[in-house]
Amino acid sequence: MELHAPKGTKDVTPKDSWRWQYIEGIIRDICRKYCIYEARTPVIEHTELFARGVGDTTDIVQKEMYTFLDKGERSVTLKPEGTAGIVRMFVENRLYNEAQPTKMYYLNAPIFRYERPQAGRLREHHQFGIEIFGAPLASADAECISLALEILSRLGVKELELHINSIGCKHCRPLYNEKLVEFLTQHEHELCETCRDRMHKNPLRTLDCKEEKCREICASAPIVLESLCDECSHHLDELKSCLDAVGIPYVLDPHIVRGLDYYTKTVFEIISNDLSAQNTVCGGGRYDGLVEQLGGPKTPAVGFGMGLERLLLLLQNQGAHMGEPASIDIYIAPIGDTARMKAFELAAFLRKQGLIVDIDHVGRSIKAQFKFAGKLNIRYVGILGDSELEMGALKLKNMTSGQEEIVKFDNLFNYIKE
RNA sequence: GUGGGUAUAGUUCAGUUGGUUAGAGCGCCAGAUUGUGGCUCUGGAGGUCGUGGGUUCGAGUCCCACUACCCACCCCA
Repeated sequence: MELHAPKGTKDVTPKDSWRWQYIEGIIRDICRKYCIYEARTPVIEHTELFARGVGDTTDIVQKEMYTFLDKGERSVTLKPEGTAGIVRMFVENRLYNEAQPTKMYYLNAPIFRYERPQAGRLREHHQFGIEIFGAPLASADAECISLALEILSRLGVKELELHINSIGCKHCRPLYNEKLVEFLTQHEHELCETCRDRMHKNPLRTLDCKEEKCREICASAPIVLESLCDECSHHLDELKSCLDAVGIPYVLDPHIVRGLDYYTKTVFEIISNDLSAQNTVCGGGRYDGLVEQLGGPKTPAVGFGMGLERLLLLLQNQGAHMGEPASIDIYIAPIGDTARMKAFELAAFLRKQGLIVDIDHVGRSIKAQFKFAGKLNIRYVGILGDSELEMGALKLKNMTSGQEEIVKFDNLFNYIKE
């Protein structure tokens, strides 16, 4: 029987992991500059957290979660998004009692959603994301956006579009919803089936519909921006000023809405045309009500999630150069059994000194060893045969220049490191 | 959950109206060079043709079912 990874999951083989490490390194580096520190939360959470946090009318909660009973009959769920778990951690550890704001990021968090896989969409994917708690000002929103764009630009991603919108707060959104439902009701017979359904459950979502007919209708729908209360509209103005101040271009897009219920005020997406149908690399926004809703004190918050597989796909599609796999300082190639044992000992000696060392474990001919070494990113091959054994030295070959030199065992480190 | 496409060597793919022993490029292993990689040449290993059934004298090729993968809807990162 042939085994393969479950549908919608992907292996990272040792040949490819350096690409991940490359982007992880840049992300960590930039987060450090923004004074954002890493947090880690469990892959599983109580199902209730997502039902209450993400919203039980959302598609994610209704049909996409990996939920099961553990042996103690508790309903647990594999994280379908990153924010709820972080908020739970913030509340549970009473981080709100520390000096605010609290800024944190998560990296490589596995995210599970039961969906049909396609280009840029998996059942298990990994996210980088940041969350800032206790910062009510729009500059915090702008900092999130600016950090995301800085990472993408450092990675060499080109031609991105930032879309921003405001979907109001608990005061002005209900009023807007009313207006919207009223409008949609007038056009109910023209809307697609799903929109007719969701206009009652979650009317904002109809604005996001891809059906041409629905888009036409929604083009003349009342706009959220016009219904914002003074506070929300001021917040949006401040955000725009911050973005302008640092020269970040954006599109004000009243149709971005997001599929999670907790958002308030700012929502944003960073999209690329170099991805297929799934073109959002990064999405997020403000969620001023969530901490309180999950049992903490009233705390404003803002954050985003970035899909790492999608990011990797984008880098590949744009042909961005991502550095190279790490090089190997020296490959020791012994000839004969006596030399083989000495080579093993020598490898341990050189590693202790700090070199990156590989060695033959197959018993290949010297020629085959060179051929093998030629495929790796190796700086020196050190031949160890009878004459070298006698001299207590290696014949070192520089794999780039092809030059050879005899180097005593004790001098290898200095020779290679210089 | 809905729709479309694909399935032949490790991989990318050829395979004629159904006809003998299923091929190629790349990769892998070895030799040419018995202590030297990349370039070149030569050879070798590697296939239940996704699985099961059917039609036929004969199926990789035609039909049916199943499975897997890909793409799109939906949803989102």
